[in-house]
Amino acid sequence: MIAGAGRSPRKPKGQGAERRGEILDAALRLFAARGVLAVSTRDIASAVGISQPALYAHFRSRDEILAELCERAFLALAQRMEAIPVNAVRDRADLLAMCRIYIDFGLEQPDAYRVAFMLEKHRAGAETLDPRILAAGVDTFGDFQARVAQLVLAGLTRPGDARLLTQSLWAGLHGLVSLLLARREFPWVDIETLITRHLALLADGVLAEDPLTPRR
Amino acid sequence: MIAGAGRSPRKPKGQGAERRGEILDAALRLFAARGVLAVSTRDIASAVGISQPALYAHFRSRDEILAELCERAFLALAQRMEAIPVNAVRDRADLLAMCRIYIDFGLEQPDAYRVAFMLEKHRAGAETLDPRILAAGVDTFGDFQARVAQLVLAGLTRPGDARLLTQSLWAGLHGLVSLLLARREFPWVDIETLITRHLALLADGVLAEDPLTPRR
DNA sequence: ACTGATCACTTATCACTGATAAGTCAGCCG
DNA sequence: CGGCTGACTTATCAGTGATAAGTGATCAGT
Repeated sequence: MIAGAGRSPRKPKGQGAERRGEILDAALRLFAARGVLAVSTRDIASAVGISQPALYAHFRSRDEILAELCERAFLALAQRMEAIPVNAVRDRADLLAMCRIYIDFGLEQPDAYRVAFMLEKHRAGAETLDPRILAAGVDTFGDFQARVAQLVLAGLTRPGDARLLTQSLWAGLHGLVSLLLARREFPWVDIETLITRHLALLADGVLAEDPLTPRR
Repeated sequence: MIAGAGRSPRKPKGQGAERRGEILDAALRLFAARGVLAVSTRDIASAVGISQPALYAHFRSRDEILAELCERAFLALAQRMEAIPVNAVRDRADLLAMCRIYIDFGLEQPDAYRVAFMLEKHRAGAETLDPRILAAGVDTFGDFQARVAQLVLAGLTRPGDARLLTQSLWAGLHGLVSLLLARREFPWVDIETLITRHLALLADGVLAEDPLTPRR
């Protein structure tokens, strides 16, 4: 669909790897602009300025490009999460801030979010998810869990270990983000209100009633 | 991919519409068996015993078949929900039962759930969701909301209208179901425990603290 | 029983997809 | 000057959703 720039000059002998980066950048740009499903390998190649089969020198399949972008997406989310250092997590406000970061990431970078969390086996073949995607996801989930664990250690949570609480919380967050992305036309209430109240609901669910952390 | 039965005899003059049903049945069966993405129009046609272009006498596109199945899926969910009649919704147990029905539906009929809630614009073209899917979804959501409204009327909920509460609750449920379906390989805690605790979390979030409905 | 229209289909084909095979040609090393 | 390696190309594959045009059984009307 529609071409990109003209041909890109051939890379010098040792610099083929630098194409890899160019391909990933172009793919990310196209996915963000037109959606993951609407971008073909020919679109990507054209945007980079090379022939379509040249992609396969760097990636074994289209899905491998997606997997690489997925890793990047998880990394980006993890970096945003760094704004709340693990050992700085102390109270309800920190929990809410973490959750807010997650939601904002999903809404601001919908295609990265989709690639990371919503895509299933991308093509007919693969029965299982790319293990690299899974590993990257588990890592990022671990970052999240480490923060929740701080609240557990501080005795602020309801009974339940950090892993269980985090998975439940994650599900609650993901549900809102993914529905907002996948069903944009749905007659939602005011989205900012929905987010705020949903986060309050989840935080209440995670945290014990504790006079030290008043609920509202 | 792999053929189905042989040719099906031509339908008598007025009975062409009955093929429509056969096509939908075959498509649902194939989607459930091999996944939505792995089934082509040729697979469906072959399973029915007709040629691939014959499908287009009944549906304008592959997506229209999906849309029809989507309506069926919403109907099936709505029917399950009837197990808890609207005017019988009275307390926390009823709320939990409703939520449990939703979760079980998603886990037991993953492909119906995927078609109804997780698929985005199915092919490159369509910019917006099929309006029929949206309408069917809004209807089923309405059924859910009507039940939550009973709890609001009974004064059992936290402040917030039924629509907001239902959307938040729905997001919470959908998050768990969709993550369990899309990331089956993730190192989840015990799933039954996760479901139970997640539902408790959501119910706590929806319901006010009220001695008449003890929390656990 | 014949005619003609209609309807349920067929075959052939299109543009497009992801992927592979095989060839081309620049640039560096000897 | 070879000649090898590596970055690419063109040609082509099987499979996809979709369309055009043709085929022939069946029914209504006479």
